[in-house]
Amino acid sequence: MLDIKKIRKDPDFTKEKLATRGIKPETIDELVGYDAKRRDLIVESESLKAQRNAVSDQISQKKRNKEDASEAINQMKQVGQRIKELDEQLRQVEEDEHNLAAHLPNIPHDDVPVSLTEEGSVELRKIGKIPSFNFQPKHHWEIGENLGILDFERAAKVSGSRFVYYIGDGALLERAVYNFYLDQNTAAGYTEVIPPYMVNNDSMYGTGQFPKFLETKAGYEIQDSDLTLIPTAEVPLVNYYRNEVIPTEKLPVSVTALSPAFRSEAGSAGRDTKGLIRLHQFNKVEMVKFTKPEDSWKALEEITHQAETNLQKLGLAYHVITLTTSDMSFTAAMTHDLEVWFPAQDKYREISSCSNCTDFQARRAHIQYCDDEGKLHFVHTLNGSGLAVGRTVAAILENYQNEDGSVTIPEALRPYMHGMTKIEKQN
RNA sequence: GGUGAGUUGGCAGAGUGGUAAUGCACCGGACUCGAAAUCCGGCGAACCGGCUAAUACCGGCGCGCAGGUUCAAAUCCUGUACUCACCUCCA
Repeated sequence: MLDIKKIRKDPDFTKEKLATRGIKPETIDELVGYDAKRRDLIVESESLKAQRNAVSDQISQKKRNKEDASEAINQMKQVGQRIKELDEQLRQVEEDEHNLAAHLPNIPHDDVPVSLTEEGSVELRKIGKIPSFNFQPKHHWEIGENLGILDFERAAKVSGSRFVYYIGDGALLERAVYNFYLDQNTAAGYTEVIPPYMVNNDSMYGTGQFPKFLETKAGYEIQDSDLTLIPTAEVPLVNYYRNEVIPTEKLPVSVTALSPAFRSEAGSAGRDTKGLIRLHQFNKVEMVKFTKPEDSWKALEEITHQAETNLQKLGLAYHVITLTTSDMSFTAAMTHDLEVWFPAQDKYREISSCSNCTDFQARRAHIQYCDDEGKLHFVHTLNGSGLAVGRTVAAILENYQNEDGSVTIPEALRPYMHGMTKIEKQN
C-alpha cells in the first residue's frame, strides 16, 4: 500500500513512477479525487458529531436537573440522521478509494530498469563456469525418469498435471538440498522457522497477494473457509509480525523457512509443461528480513548474496539480473533474480528472486518499530528464495549428468546423502 | 464439534444507557548535596481530520471485531474472532 499522504502531496511523482509499471496517470487523479471527497465528508460529519456530543452533555445535564430536554432531543434526531447519511457516503468513498489503492503496485527504485515488458533487465554479474559436455546433455526429467527417481506419470494419475513423485535417491536428494540450504542460512544468522502452510485472508492481503491473487485465480483457497494454501513462505513469515510493533533492538530480524509453495499457474498453460520447473506444489527455502528503512538496500544485497553463496557452494553456474519495472512482483521496489544454467535448455532459468518491498507490505500489514524518540515508523520487508528446491534438483540433474545416465552428487551435498557420490539407476 | 467463562490504557483492574474510576508504571515539579520515600500536578495507545513552522492547538474515533436499537452505547440486541477451562474427537 502506498502512502496516500505522499500521493496527495505530489501526485505527479506517483504518476510518473507508476507509469513505468503500466498504471495510467488518470488512476492517480481518480484516487486523489476520492481522497479529497473523503476528507470533505469527514470534516462535515465530524463537526456534526462534535455538535452532537456537546448537546448530549446538555441533555444529560437537563435530565439530571429534571428539566425538559425534548427540544434538544428532537433537534439531535435530525442531526443524527444527517450524520448517518454522511457516514454512509463516507463509507462508500472509502471503499472506492481503498479498492483503487489496493491495486497500485509499489514505487520502483530509481535504479530499476524501466520497461513495460520483461525485456531490458540488467545483468549484474555472471558467476561460475558453464559446463561443457562431450555428449548431448539430457533434460532433467529424462534423467530423473531414467534413473527411476522422478515419477510424473503416476503423479498425473493421482493428482493431475504439474505434480511429481520423488522416489528413493530422488527424495533423498530433495531432502539433502533443503537441509543444506537451511543449514547454510541459519549459519549466516537466519532463524529457522516452520510456519503454517495455510493462512487467512488478512495475511494474504498483508503481503500483497490479495486482492489481485483472487482476481487472477493464482492460488488455492480452501472452500468454506478463509484459508489459502501459501504460494510462498513469505506470506506466513512476513505476517508473523502483522499488527505489531517490533522492538528496535530486535532489528534487523532475519528468518528462513522450508515450505511447500502452492500455485495454480493459471495463465501459464503450455509453458514448462514437463519437469520440475513449474509445478502446482514445490518446496522452497525462503528468507525474510525486517529492517529499519535506512538499512533495507544494504539488506537486499545481503539477502541476494546469501542466495548466491548457496548456489556457488553447489557449483552451479548462474547470473544475477535486476528485473524491469514491469517484471517485478506487485510489492517490490527492486528485485534481483538469480538464474541458474540449464544445459539441456541451453539457457539460464530463474531459481531465486530477492526483493526489497520497502514499506509497502508493512503498511498493509501494519508492521512498525519504535525509534529512539518513541515515534512509530513502518519497517521495511525483504524476501528472497534461498532457494527454490525443486529447481535446484533439476539443475543438479542436468549440470552433473554423466554420459552413462548417472548423476554425480555435488560435494557439498554428500554429507547430507550418507556420503553418496553418485546417483545410479535403481533396480 | 459441544458447553461455560473471558477480551477495557504499558500492566493490573472497576464500571449494566448520560464526560472511561482507581492502583502500578511513565512525564513534570516540590523536598534533598544527590537519590529513595513522600507530596503536588500531568499524562492513557495507535489511528483519522482541521489549522499549522510545529512532535503546538482543536476535533473525531476509541472498551476484541462488525452491525443494530437510541437524542446518547463499554453498558442493551444480533453476528463474529480469539483466549482459557471442561467435554468430544484425534496424529
